[in-house]
Amino acid sequence: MTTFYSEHSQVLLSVDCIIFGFDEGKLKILIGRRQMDPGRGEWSLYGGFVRSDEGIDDAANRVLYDLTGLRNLYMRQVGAFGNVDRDPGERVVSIAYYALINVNDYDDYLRQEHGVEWVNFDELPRLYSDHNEMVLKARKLMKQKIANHPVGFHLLPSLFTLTQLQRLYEAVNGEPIDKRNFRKRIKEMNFIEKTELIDKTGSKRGAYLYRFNKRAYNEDLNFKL
Amino acid sequence: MTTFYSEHSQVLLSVDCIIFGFDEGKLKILIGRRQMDPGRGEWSLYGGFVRSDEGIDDAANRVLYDLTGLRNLYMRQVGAFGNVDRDPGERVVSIAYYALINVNDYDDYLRQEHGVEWVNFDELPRLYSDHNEMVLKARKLMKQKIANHPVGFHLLPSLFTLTQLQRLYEAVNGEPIDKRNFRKRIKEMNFIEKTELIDKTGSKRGAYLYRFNKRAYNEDLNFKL
DNA sequence: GCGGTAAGGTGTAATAATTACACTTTACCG
DNA sequence: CGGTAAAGTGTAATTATTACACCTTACCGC
Repeated sequence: MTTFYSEHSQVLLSVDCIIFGFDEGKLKILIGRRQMDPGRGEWSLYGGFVRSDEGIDDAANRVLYDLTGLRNLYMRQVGAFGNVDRDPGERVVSIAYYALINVNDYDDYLRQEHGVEWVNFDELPRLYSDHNEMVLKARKLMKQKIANHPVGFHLLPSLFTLTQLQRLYEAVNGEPIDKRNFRKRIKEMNFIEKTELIDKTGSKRGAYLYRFNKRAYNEDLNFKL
Repeated sequence: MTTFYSEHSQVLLSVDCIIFGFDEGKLKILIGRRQMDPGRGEWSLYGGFVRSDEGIDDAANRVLYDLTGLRNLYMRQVGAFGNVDRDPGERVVSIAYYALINVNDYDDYLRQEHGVEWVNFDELPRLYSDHNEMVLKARKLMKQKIANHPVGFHLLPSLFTLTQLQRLYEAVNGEPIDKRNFRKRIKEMNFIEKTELIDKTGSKRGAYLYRFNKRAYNEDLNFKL
């Protein structure tokens, strides 16, 4: 291969994943104990190095698949983190990605095998290197995205009750939402469809299950919560 | 130096800068003809390689300073671009940054020396590699930022008329704004201060010059345009 | 010196969006 | 069969946003 830029130095590139989940009314993220030196044993995001023959998004997808066994997760780039001394080992520039997953889709056995666990977002411990910084930026981007695009559904089962959806938005916004106002807004979005199915796990009475219709959304494109 | 991650491959890292300016009622960006192979002669963003002893933000600042002679420009990261084949020469991952500059602060002689020019944003030619993609993302982030934070002032002289400010927001939003409604909103932001100075270059009558008071803003933090 | 011109500057009413708020229904459980 | 806990439902008040038109000023050219 011809080398055009040979006089320039190269760096190690990694990806780190902020994986959001939602369970029992709380926003969670997936972290584990770091398995290598330096920093072995510290709380850390799950990540991996970018190979020279794969794109950075591909690397992130690979790492996510490796961890969860799931493909086509909803995933967005958070940004590149590249202070010289961010990693105590060597110069490593890391690109952070966040992903949204439905905790029920994630096999708990696989989770344990990787030694990661769901931690409440607002009880997050000190993480390795600049990972806390990544998490905060991811959270900010996610909050903004979820308010203006119908991506919160990735955090819920494909059938969900309006109360579940409301709790999700309350957790993300960090403040309570008026039930009637919330439901009024839902009613205006025809792509959030009421089914005839009823969930009985959350209440004695039972609540109608709803579903997000992507096709209908594409004809309307008008989301705001 | 101890090498912890020696089994992993390294990549070239570069930064590319989207430099926004505002002149004669139009949003502009600074581009030039690429001076090296591959792609010599194509329109391109201005960029440079990240050195192994500098952080990525430092690299962006260095490249911006090299190009403009200006320090402490307002600058934000756009994101990392890392498709395997994005650069026809070698594997290069690039981190894009956008910056806002007041075109009057940029010495035109220096500009010519670097062979770059101001091009109207909506008359942008096809650019090298994935640079158009970077520009579009930068634009989106900038538009959003400028609507919610008082950073548009970086595109204007430190003293400006309300008409200038309005034209700026019209250019960024891509649609006209009602003059009275715009001024009403300005009046509510006490950190946009009216001076006793008058600009006579834009009209016969002359218009009051205003100034952004950063200190006052920090006590109020309430911006929306 | 005076009429034309071109940008600066100003307020109010109509409409739309957002918020606040409380009671009834249902089905299970003990 | 009464208690309980979540589901479900509408209206009025407030606030935010939009639409809209005329007078002022100073220069310029005649």
